[in-house]
Amino acid sequence: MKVVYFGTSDFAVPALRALAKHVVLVVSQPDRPSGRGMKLQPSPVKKAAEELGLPTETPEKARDPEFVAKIAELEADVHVVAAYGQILSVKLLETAKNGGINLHGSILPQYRGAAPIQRSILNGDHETGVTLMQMDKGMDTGDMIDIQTTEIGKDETYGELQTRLAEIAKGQIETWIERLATGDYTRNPQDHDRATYANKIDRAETELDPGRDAQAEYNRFRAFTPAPSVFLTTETGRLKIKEARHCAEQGEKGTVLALNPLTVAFTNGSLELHSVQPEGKPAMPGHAWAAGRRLSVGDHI
RNA sequence: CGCGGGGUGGAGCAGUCUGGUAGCUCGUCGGGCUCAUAACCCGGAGGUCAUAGGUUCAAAUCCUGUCCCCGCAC
Repeated sequence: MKVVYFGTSDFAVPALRALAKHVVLVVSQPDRPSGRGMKLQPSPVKKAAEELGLPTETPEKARDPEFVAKIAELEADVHVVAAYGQILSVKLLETAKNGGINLHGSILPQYRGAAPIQRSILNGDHETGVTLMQMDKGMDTGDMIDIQTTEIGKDETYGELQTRLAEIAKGQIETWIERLATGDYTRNPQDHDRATYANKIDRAETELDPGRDAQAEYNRFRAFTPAPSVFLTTETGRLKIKEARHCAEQGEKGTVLALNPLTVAFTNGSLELHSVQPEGKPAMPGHAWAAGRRLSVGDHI
């Protein structure tokens, strides 16, 4: 069996490892300059592929005819796609005998698009899943093959949930890969009227606002932790929140309700800040930050 | 060479501009108070001020090099 694997983010790594022995080529997004110093960084999937000793390709545009031709020469049985980051053209999908199969981190047709895992947490959902689907020309619009659902823990963060979903996706692809290669499965069309979309994350969405509802802001914290992470604007600059818990205690918004654990009042509740990181500093316990700032109960942060 | 902040007892900070024998909050240890406590009171231990060199009568503080940590942007 020959599989071409398309993927970029961490979500796609476990499934790649599971399929490694069938994979003839790994396609990922090009290395991007990132991090301090703007050094070129490979994607998690490309890194994993190199560790596995698999050949990689990182085309700027996967629809480029030259690239499509190159893929066609591989005569793959199926293309497996997970969190790749580019829409694959129909021509490219057709280069595998059985087309493209996508692992998507939501219960389709809900949360089609770029950031399904984050959006489901941000919206306070209690359930999500992984959908295995046959790709077509649209974005996450293809026929569904299998859905595995899972509950979202009330304190679960994006990072934790993504890790779990990635494992689910891995199990799913292991179960189905033989049939996917031969076409031995049934397709269930999506109910397009019920489709919703999970847009990319905007920087502005990562700021916590004490004026908003505590539970909603806790969801925001969970949705964007550990990356890109959320922050609170304080009198001494931005404060990145690395660990927090929702708490029922109420008080005047934006003020300190307790020093240990450092508790800050939001609307209809509060957040305990267990680990925070000021600009230019390493992460530290919330109470230590409060000590350095000489904060007292009742102070505005 | 993308922009920028920082390295001071175990933790978080002040002190650096205007050199002159190290300070604050917390923790820790001992004692006290209390029915009791993460509360309160008293006392103690603990620091080559990242590192190498320079200037000086004198450097955490001024100058130069090196190492390490981090925020933003992407």
